[in-house]
Amino acid sequence: MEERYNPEQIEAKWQRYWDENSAFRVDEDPGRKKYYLLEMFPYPSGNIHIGHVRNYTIGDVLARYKTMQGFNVLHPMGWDAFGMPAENAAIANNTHPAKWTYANIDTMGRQLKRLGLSYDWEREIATCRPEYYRWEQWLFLKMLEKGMAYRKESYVNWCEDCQTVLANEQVEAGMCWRCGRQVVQKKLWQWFFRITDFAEDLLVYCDQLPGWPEKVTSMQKNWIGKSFGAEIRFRVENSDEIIAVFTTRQDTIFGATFMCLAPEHPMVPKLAEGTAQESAVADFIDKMSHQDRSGKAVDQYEKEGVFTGGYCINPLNGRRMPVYTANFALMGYGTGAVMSVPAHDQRDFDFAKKYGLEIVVVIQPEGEQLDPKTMEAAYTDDGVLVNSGPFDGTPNRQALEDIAAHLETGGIGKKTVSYRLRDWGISRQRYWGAPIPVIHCPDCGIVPVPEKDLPIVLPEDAMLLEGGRSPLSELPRFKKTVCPICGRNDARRETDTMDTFVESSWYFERYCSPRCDTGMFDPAAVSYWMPVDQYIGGVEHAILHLLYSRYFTRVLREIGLVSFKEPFDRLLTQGMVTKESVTCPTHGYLFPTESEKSEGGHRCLKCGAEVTVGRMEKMSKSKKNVVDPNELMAQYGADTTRLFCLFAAPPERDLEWSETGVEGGFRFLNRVWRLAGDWMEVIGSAAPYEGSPDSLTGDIRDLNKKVHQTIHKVTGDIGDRYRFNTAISAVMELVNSMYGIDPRSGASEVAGVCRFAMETVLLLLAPFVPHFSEELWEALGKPAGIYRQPWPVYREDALEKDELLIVVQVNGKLRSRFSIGTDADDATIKKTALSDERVIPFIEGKPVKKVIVVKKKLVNIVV
RNA sequence: GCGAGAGUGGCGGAAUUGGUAGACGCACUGGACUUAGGAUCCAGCUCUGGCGACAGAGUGGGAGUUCAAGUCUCCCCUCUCGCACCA
Repeated sequence: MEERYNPEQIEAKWQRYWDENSAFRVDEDPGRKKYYLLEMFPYPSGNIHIGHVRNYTIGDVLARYKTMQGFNVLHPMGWDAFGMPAENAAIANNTHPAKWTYANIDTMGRQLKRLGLSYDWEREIATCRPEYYRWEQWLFLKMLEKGMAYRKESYVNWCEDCQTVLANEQVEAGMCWRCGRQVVQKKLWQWFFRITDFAEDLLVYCDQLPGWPEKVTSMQKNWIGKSFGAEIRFRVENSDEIIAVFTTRQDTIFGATFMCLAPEHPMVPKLAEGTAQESAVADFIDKMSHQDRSGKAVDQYEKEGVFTGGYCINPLNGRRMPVYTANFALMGYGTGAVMSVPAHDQRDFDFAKKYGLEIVVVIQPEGEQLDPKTMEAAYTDDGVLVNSGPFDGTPNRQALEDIAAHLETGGIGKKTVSYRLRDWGISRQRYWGAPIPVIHCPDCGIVPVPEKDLPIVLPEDAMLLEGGRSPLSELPRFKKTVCPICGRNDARRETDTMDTFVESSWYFERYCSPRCDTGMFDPAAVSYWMPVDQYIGGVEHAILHLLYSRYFTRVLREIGLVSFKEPFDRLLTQGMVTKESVTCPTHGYLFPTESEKSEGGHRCLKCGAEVTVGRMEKMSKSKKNVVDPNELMAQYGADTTRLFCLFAAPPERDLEWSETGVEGGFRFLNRVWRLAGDWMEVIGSAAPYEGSPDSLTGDIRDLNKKVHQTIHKVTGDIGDRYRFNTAISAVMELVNSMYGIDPRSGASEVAGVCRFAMETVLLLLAPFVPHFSEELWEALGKPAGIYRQPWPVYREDALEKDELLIVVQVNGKLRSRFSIGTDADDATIKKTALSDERVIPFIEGKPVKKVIVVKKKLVNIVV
C-alpha cells in the first residue's frame, strides 16, 4: 500500500471498479428480503450543492449498510427535470430548456458519481423524457375517465412575472414561491385533481405513519385543516335567494348581527344591483382583485368592507342583518360567507366597531357581566348563553350540540365539517412541462386524446417567446389537430402543461421498472419493491410533494394498479447545512475573502468598516456562505466530505459547516491509514482472531472486547437510530485504543486480534467512507468488494465486562467508585461501598437510613 | 393566535430504560520528536477556591416527584421551523 493516503487516486480507482462490475445493479429476487431506499431526486439545476451531498450521503450509508446486512437493496437516482428554472435559464442564455436540462443532468450525474454513491444507474430516469411523461398522460386520461380530474373556471393565483398560474401551495405569504412577486387573482379555465375527495383519508392516515417525523404529519394535518361546525342557511330579505355560511360557533348564532361575504362571492353583485351601493360595491370588488389578501401582508391591511345594500334574516331570531362584502372573508374557505358575531369574534368585533354595527352579547362568562358598550375586545372563551331565546342558560359547549340539532330539525342547517385543503390545480401556462392530453373540439367539447396517440410529445425545437411565454399556443403544428371523435380538422390541442409536482408524485413507482413500456410500471416489480422502506429528503417538501405522493398512491389504488395506500414507510427529513455569514454595514454579505481579522474585530476589505461574523445561515449564493462540494472533493476527496457531513450532526438536525471540522475528518482517515501501514507487516498475513475472549489476557483481551463492543454500538447507531455521528465516534474510539497497542509484542494471539480489529474498523467504516475502506481491505489481501461483505457480528460473551465499576453516592452525590469482580453479589458490593475510605468521612457519625444498590452499577447511601 | 421542535463547556455535539454529565471531534495549552513544523505522537482542557489531595457549584429560570433528575410532572423565559383575517 501507498505510504500516503491519496484520496483522488483511490476514489477514481474504486469508482471505476464499481462501475465496471455493475456493483449496485439489482433485480427482483423473491428469495431475498428487499429494502427500498430512496432519496428525493434532484432538480437538475447545474451543480450539486452541499445539501445534495448531505442528503445522498445519508442515503448511501443506509443503502450500503443494508446491503452488507444481506438485503436486496433498491437505491435509484433520477431527475425531476421539468420546471421553470430551465425556462429562466433558457431566456437568460438564449438557449433551449431541453438543451440546458440535459447538459445539467450530464454534469450533475458526474458530480454524484464522484461522491461514490451506490446507485443502480441503469434505473436512471428523467421526467422530461416522453417515455416517462407518456404514462403520466395515460394516468391523466384514467383520472379524467373516473372523474378524478376535471376542469373548472375559477379564480387562481396568477403571477405577472412568470405569466402563469400558481397552486395554493406555491404561494408563500401571498408571493410567488419562485420569484417573490405579489400574486394577483385571475379567472381562468383550469384542470384540477380532486384531492379533496381524499381529504379525510389523508388526514386519518397521518396518524398511521409511525415512521414519519411528527413534525411532518402535523404539518400535513394542519394543511388539510379539518374543522367541525355547521352550515347554516340564511334567507335573503325580499328574495328566494339563500346564503349559506360555515361556522364553528353556531352557539353564538343569536349574536350574529351582520354578515360578510368574500368579494368574489356570487351573491355580492346580486345584492347590490339596483341599490345605492351598486357602484361602491363594484369599486370594492375591483380593488380587492388587485390586493393581496392572504399571508403576511394581511397584518398590514385593516379590516375593511362595503355594505352591499342587501339584508338577510337570522333564521333563529328573525333579526335583519345587513350584508357586507369584506376583505377578510375568503372565497377559498367554507362557503365564502361569514355570519358575524362581533361580541365573540375579534375580527367581527373590529369590523363592527369600525362601521358602527350592533354588538349583542350572547355568552356570559361566569362571575362577570359583559357590556357591549364597554367591551374592548371580543369574548371568545366559554360561558353561559344569554339573549338566545330557548337556549338561555345553556353552557355554550352544550349549546354547540343543541343548536346544531335544532338547525337540523328545522331544515335551516346541518352539522358539517370543513377542510382547508383545496383541489389541486395542475394547469400551467408554461412550455417546459408535460402536455395535458386533451383536445378542444368546437362540436364535441373536451375530448380526451386516444390512448394510442400517447405520448403527446412536447415539441423540443420550439423556442420560448418573449417574456418566457409558452410557444405552444402559438405553434400551429402542435396546437392544430383533428378531433378524434368527429374528425373536424380545426380542433385545438390543450396547450397547458402539468404542474411539475405531478411528475414527482409517482417517480418512486417508476424506478421499480424504469424501462417498462406497457404501463406506468410493471405491477410485479412494484409489488416486490414498494412501498419505499426509507425516504430521505428536505423538510421543505413536508407538505407539497409528500401530500401529493400520498394522494397519487390512493389514485393508483382506486384505479387498481397498486394494493398499498401509503408510499413511504419511514421518512427522514434531514436538516439544512448552515455556515456563518459575514455582513458589512455598507456592502452587505461578503465572501470570506472579502474581510480580514484584525485588532478589534473583523473588517471589510472594501471599506474598512467592522463586519458582523458568526450568524449561522442556510448556505446560499446570495449570502456568500456556500461551500462548493467540487472544491471539497478536489481538496480532501469524497470520503472526507462524506465523513464530515455524517459526523458533524445527527441527520435530522441542521449542520454547521466548519472548515477545521472537515480537516478533523481528513486527519482521522490519515490516522487509520498510518495505523494500517504500521501494522501491515504483522497483520498482513495473520488470520483474524475469532475465538472467545477467555483465552486472551491484558491489553489484547481489552482490545478484542473493545472491537466487539464497537460492532455492537455501531450496528445499533446505524440500524436502529440513524445516529451516524455517534457511530463514527465509536470507531474513532476504537482506533484510539488501537494506537495504544503494539502488535509486535507478547502473546501469540496479538497479531490475530490486531488483524481482527483492523478488518472490523474497515467493515464498520465501509458505509461511510467506501473508497477508503475498499483500498485498505484490498491492502489486507482481501478480494475487492468490501461493499458486499457481510456486516460484522459481535460475540455476546465479548460484551461482558471483566470487572464492574461501582459508583458510590452519599445522599445522591458521587463520592467514590471502585472496581469489583463481576461475580460480586449486592451484599458484597454494599459492604465494600460502606467501608470505602473516601465514603467513610461522609457517613461517619451519621445514622445510615437506607442503602440502595442498583445491580452492577451503583450504591447510594442515605444518611 | 394555532401546531411542532430545541435550549448541555470556548464551539459542533454525547449521555439509548431516571443511576459516573461533558463520549467523539474542533479550538486552545503544555510536552516529545525535529534544522523546522501549520506534520505526527503523548498529555491537559466545565466553572469557582486550593500548590495539591480535595471541596463547592453546574445541563435556559423556578417549583415538584424520587434514595437519585440533562432525562419525569407543573409554571415561566428564549430561540428555530411550519400554518394563519380559516369564520
